[in-house]
Amino acid sequence: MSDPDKKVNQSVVKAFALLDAFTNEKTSWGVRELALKTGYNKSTTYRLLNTLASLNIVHQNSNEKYSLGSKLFELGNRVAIYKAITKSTNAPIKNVALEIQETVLLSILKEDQVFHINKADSLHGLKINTSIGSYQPIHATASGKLLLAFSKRDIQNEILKRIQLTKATQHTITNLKSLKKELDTILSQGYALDVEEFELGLVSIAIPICNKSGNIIACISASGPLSRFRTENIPSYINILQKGVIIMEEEFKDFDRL
Amino acid sequence: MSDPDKKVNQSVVKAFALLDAFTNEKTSWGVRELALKTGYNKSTTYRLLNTLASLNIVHQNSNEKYSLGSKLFELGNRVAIYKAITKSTNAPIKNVALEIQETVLLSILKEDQVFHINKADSLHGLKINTSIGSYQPIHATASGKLLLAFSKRDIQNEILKRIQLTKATQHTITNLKSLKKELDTILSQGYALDVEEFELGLVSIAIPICNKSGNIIACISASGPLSRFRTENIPSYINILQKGVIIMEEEFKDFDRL
DNA sequence: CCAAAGTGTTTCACTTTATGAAACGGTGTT
DNA sequence: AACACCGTTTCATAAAGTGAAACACTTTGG
Repeated sequence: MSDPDKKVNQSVVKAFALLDAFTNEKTSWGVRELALKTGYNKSTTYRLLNTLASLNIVHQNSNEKYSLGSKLFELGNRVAIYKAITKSTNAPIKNVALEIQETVLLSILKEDQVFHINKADSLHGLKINTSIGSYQPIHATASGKLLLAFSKRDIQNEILKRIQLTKATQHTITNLKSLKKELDTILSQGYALDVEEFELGLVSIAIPICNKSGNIIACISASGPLSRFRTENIPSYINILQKGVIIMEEEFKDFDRL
Repeated sequence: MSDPDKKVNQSVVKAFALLDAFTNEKTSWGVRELALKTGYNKSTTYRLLNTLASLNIVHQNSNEKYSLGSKLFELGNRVAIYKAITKSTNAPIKNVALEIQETVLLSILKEDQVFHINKADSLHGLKINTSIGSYQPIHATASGKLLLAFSKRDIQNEILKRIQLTKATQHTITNLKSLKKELDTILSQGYALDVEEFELGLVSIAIPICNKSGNIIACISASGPLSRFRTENIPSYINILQKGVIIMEEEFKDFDRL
């Protein structure tokens, strides 16, 4: 996918590495701490932040710390494909979230990971904090396993060759044979379940979204605490998710992939 | 605000100038045409795009053209302040849009312009295409005039000194004295109207969103074609907008500015 | 009250890095 | 077969970024 031999502009790489340090957990950085974090020289970090600030990509707060700026928000909102998806899925996933009373995510397969495109929060105080635009491992999530299970066989095998089955909890599938068996189960039952495979106490259930050719192009999942989860409610969860899927499949019928 | 003397990293500036060429009107570019557009050398453009592609900031489509990529979407979704606003206003502005049956925008004053933070589309086929993250002139929009009218007097005067009253249509206010009079009218009547001042055939109405101290921090507006607009419906429009404002003012009561 | 330790910022000799004209290897068109 | 277009690569040249150290300032603590 990426050719490491190709010459890339180091300054640009550094600039984006700086931006990548601004996460949901840490939204503002000082020059020195950011230099320490990224390993760049203090001067370099300062000048890059200064450049980014002049472009409104970052913003220097009154306390001298830097945060991400409005221009980045603007550019993010221009990413055509995701913008279209966000717009057309806001309503259906919101309705699903209201009915199912758990956090609902719309996700796709991207670079051997699960990529979350849109989200509707649960109204409960206790909810997962996965965010839009973030990635999660394929093998340890309901969405990931489902997307992989429903992928074409050759793509599935390619991905299975590349990914590492890293252990996230004691319930994570770390064995290739077990994972393949799980994928078969998911394909036959039509939904995927993740019971504490990625995070202890967290349960997810996912079902596919297909285009008019019947190929999977995305999935929708509901995630919540184990304490609220009841096995006997699975058909009901699927039923609610399915109502959202029907609407979204109409929107996505002509897509080959998202 | 920005110091032109300060040394900035040219490569980074160029990289973002390239990204800025990707608009809602033109979402994909080839190397040569983008080089032509930005004035950069073909090689430079190519290498920068290559760098950005390796970071997933842009994505090279199968037809060899480049589009904005998922990483930019991800970064855009990390801009903390706007993310929080987007989240808490999605529902109220959506409800307003449904009831008022026109496109609804949530906007703030930023860098002497109107900055649109969130949007709910009208269900009508005919609707404005202003997008989230975009800017519009203060003096030629309902939102802009309203935000300025309700601003503190010293801030208002500062802005009035700096902005150009550029003519957008034959109805645009291009005279400072007329604009000041209009601001007074808006302040006393509590809402702002824009009838074809920015674009022919386009009408907007805006009302303020204030914090608990009573200071304006944002505004909400409805925009639609002149053909659907009736003067006698203004009280009804305001009434619907007001219902959304009440909910949002609860969310924003502790903000000093957005 | 002054010293120490923190911050963001500026400087300047050094050298790494980006630059751009031209050539390259494709593909599609006339 | 000649042309025109595309993205890509090359390589000598020149410009640009680099980083240690100094600077100016604020906050902290004995």
